[in-house]
Amino acid sequence: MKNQNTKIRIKDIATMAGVSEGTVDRVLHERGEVSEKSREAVQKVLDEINYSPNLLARSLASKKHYHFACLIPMHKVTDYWESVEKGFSQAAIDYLHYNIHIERKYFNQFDANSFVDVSKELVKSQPDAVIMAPIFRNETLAFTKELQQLEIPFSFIDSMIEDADFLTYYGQNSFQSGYIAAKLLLNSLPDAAQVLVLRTDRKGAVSNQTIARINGFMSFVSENKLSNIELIHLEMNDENEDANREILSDVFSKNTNIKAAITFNSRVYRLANHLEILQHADVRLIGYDLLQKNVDYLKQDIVSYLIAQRPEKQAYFTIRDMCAKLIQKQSITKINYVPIDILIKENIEDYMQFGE
Amino acid sequence: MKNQNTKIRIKDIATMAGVSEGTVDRVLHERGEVSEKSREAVQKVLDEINYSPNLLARSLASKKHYHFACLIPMHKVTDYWESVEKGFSQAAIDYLHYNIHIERKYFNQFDANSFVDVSKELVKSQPDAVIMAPIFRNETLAFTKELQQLEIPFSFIDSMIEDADFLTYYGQNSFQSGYIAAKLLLNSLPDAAQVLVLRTDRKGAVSNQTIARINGFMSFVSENKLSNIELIHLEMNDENEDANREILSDVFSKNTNIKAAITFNSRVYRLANHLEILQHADVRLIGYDLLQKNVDYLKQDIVSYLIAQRPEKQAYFTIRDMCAKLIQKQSITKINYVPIDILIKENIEDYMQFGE
DNA sequence: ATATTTTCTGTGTACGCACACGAAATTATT
DNA sequence: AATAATTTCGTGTGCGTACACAGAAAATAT
Repeated sequence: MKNQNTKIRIKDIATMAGVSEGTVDRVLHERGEVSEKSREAVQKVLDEINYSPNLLARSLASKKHYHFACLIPMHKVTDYWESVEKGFSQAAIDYLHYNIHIERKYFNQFDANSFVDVSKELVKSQPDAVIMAPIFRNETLAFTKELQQLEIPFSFIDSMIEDADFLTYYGQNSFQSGYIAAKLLLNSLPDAAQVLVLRTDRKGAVSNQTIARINGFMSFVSENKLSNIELIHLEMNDENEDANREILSDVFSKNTNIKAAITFNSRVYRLANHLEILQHADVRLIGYDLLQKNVDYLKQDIVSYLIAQRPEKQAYFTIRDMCAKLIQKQSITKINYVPIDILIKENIEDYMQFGE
Repeated sequence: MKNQNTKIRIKDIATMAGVSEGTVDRVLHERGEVSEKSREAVQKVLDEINYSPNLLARSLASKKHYHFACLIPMHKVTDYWESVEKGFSQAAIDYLHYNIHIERKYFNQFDANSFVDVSKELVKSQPDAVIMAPIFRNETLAFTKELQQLEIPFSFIDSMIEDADFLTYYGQNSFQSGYIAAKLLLNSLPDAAQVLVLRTDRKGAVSNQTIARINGFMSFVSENKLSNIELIHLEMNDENEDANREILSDVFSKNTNIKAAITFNSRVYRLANHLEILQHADVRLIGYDLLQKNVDYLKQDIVSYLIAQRPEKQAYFTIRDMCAKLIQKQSITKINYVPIDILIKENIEDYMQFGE
């Protein structure tokens, strides 16, 4: 019941405080050049009434331009990161008249040097704020340190490095999502069932997120003392699909009781495809993220569950919060875990439709 | 790549079309008083460039006030409808400077006459648009007919009457949510398990939504030929809790293999409470909506699943779309099914936190 | 006491649009 | 042809705020 905005304008405040509109403006924006006497008079009125500025008028009148730079992995249009980009685009549209400009920069997520190079370029364009996916821990820390010296605020998306002094983080609680994946996947499996646990080799680059997800997964397993099932860990190759199929074929010939499988990234569609070809389509599958191919397999009942994390929202809200913080000086929440959405064949349709 | 708004103003359009700004305004708002010649000239420019008005400036300059009336069931603050109200409130804040005013009216959801009375009152205040929960089919149809004669647009929330010419509907696909509930509840139950299916007596008032949910539920049962389980249908009383406990106690004494139970409304916390008292807390429970009590039981692992439907969003988007349609003359989607969110102990926290 | 600097303050213009009012152009009437 | 009625059109003002600039007041120096 507090937000009772009775439409008080700057003009009114000026009258009440017995000063000019310009003075009120100076107090509001802490521009200085105000005598202590009139500052107090204005502040008093400001505290009494519950002034909330007309944001429409404010951004209409404001001449300031804001330049946000986004630093995310380069990707194909079918990839997870494309959803993130959609969020940026939507924010760019919605906040168009706030005079914001969103610049995108891409790095190779399998090459830390690429991140370093692109981040250096990025600084040159002197952005007002930076949004990045902190895939490489050390390189990110070096970069954020530089940003801090330049007094450029930054936010993390998708994953987070706690040591850095970021503005916001939007992303999933990865540990928890691995835990949930385990619960869904291992729930009431027959005795002595075998479960494939797949990782993807990334040329030595370690993804924080994947590790956290696996930890969550294993945590569920040990907490529930699932001694009746057998986990089979496999390493997939990110490029050589024939080799992958070979590996899988091999595993299935040696193990006849495989009932379930999980990938900790968005590549479950590949697994589904292999199993389809190898005629093991009845294995319970679970994976992450709503790539079109994943969704297709979910609808065909070949994938049983997908876990989603609202990537568009992550991107959109990150921009929104930057506007709130930088332009409107509002306070924002630092760490924002997005919901861990459980998608099955039956609820995927409405979920996708509803979009944002 | 189309929304490349290059910031073209009315002034520019006027210059391009060789007319005055006033004329452009008249064409844009179809105010008439424009010669066919200049109308065409302006329209041509409008089609060529991709003019998108500055909504900030538009609503800043607009003197119009909009009055939206909401007609929903009266309720306690712990109820489902409170979430809907939150959505209205949030919209009221966000769209404050669009000069909208949201009026709330409440009817007794167990008394159709109350709906009629309140709706009559509502019309007197001459709202620009109406948002309602169409609990009573016939009475709603009579009301919407009247609104249509008065040329007052209206939207449905929570459930929908297809025959009426509504602006939007936000709500769940109830059938589908019942189907999902069945899938979650009946998944790998032991042989010969008994399942309680609860309805609440509403003094003869039939809720569309509950019926659709039950249909969805039963549809899953018959599709999957679950002959190994036994459904036990029970009628609960909405007021007499002692009687309910009696009934449940009775059922459990006569049936020793009850493994699961479902309520098709938000009252699963009552069921959980009864079962706790009756020492049957190990029954798998499922219910709807995130009342605090339901959430508490979910976190305690007494309720296994909750199905949610984003009530705040339903309300918020309904208002948003009304603004889009009435104030900004944009086109909107008529039927909007909200996602059927599956909540378990492990993902409820982030879901609640994320809020909107 | 006056000149000079510094600190402070009031006013005017712009943002992009809506809308009112009066003027101009067109058409109808005498 | 002259005037009245009607249709069309152009301009000016305001929405609530930001910000620049000139000018007043106060403080300091001469």
